Amino acid sequence: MSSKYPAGRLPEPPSPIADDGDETHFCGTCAFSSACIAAGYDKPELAELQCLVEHVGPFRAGEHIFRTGDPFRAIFAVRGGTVKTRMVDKEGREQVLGFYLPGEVIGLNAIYPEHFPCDAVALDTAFFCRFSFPAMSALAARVPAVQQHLFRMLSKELGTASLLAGDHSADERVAAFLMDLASRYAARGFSATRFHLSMSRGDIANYLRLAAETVSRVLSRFRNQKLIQIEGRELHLLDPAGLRKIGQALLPD
Amino acid sequence: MSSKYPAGRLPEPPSPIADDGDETHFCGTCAFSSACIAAGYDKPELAELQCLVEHVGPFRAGEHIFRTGDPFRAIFAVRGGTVKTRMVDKEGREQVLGFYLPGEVIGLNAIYPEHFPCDAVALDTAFFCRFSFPAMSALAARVPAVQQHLFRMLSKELGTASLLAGDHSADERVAAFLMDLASRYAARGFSATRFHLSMSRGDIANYLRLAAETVSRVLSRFRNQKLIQIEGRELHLLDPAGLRKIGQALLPD
DNA sequence: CGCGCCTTTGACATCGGTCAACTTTAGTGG
DNA sequence: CCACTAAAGTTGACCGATGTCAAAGGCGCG
Repeated sequence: MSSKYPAGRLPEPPSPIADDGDETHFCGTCAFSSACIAAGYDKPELAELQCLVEHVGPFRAGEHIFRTGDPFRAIFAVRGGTVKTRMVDKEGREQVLGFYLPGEVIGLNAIYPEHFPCDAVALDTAFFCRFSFPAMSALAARVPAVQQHLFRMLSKELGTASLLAGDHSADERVAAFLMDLASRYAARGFSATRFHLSMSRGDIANYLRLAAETVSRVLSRFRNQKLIQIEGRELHLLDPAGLRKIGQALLPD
Repeated sequence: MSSKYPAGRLPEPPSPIADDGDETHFCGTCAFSSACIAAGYDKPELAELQCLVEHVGPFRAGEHIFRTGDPFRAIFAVRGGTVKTRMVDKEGREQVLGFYLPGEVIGLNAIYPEHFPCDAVALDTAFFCRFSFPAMSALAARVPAVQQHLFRMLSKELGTASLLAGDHSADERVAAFLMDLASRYAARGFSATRFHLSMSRGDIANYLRLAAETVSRVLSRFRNQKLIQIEGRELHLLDPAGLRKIGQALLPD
């Protein structure tokens, strides 16, 4: 499946979920696949996972998967495409909280408040597995691997503030952002050196707490330094080691 | 119990856990009390909660509750005192991740990596309930209220990035920080307008991504504007509404 | 084809960081 | 109880990275 999306760009929308394999196999990039494997594909519990999951989409760029204030009933695993989550304060200023790639999960921050605390907006054509949360927690109580998986996903997301931490220069932030995207694409089997930026410079800037102009300038500088090749939103990391060094203070290891 | 700590300041250390009540009651400020109540104090499950909890402390100011890299075995609920969590990057720069007051829980971000990703350091004399996490998740599988409580705690912590979000002025950040502390103290039954700042200006600044001098200047300005009264680390909020207005972009509601 | 949004680049302004000096507080030992 | 020291906090002067404003070009979409 991943080979169909060589640069994170989706093919044309028609009949997009068709090749999802037989009913007892979820998409290979699904964030829950490890839980499924742990439970064993032939166990009766799997039938229940089948019941509580629902394929939704396509959502086109700009469409909402959920909105601030919507009652929380389910979490969503990205099957294809890209999503940004954002909050909009009462003065109307947008604050981008994160970007989510295939295999990643959105909506976990809505469990406690029981309403979504943010919007989720598709950045390109996107598809999801929708998991009913009440059904999911009921299953978790009977299948330890599912419970553990939920705990781990929640805990993992707690460690995601790193890119925003500290008073770091624009260069550090942008370099770390690119390397973070690269490693997340790599973790799902996509290329770690060539991919498409589904989000605008403005979204990147907002997420990194910079001005759009600053992001643009940094990217231009990186290009001049032969660290990257970039044309519009098509990105090629020419010197990942160099970028990693620049962003090291913000990156794991 | 909370009435013993009128301004978040602890009494002298000797025999500090003595008045913890009988064995079937945890401290009233404990983050788990709602789970205990949900399960019912007389249920047999409570005996198991008793088994997996362990009172630890006192830790003196500067002592570590856990360190980066320690294997994850338990989470800690603050029973008294204050804690900061922090990461130290390889250049030795400290990054304060958060402050934790009585009733709040630390260590949740270690579930996924299975090792603590940060240090936890006592800011004053501090006590904890230590919950074995393996025992806790086993119990969660059998007691839905405990599972739900864990999910909610994890999810709640996901929403805690707000104070650091966005490109906001130093005034906004400091005002929001003070109001956030006030509401957290209030939620635990302490005064919302008078409390002790257990952390240094440097820690506050680091947490808010400012320089210590900036925090000092902002606090001085707030004092001149009669928004607060502050003497050393003793704080009195004279105009909470005014502070809330300044920090509104970063505060809930 | 034309409109709007995104992106790039330049000129300038500013908030907050850095450096430095000084004061205050807390801790230690005589 | 006081003297001494180190750390924390305050305040001022200066400077630089980044935001803001502006203009122009490019790209996609209707």
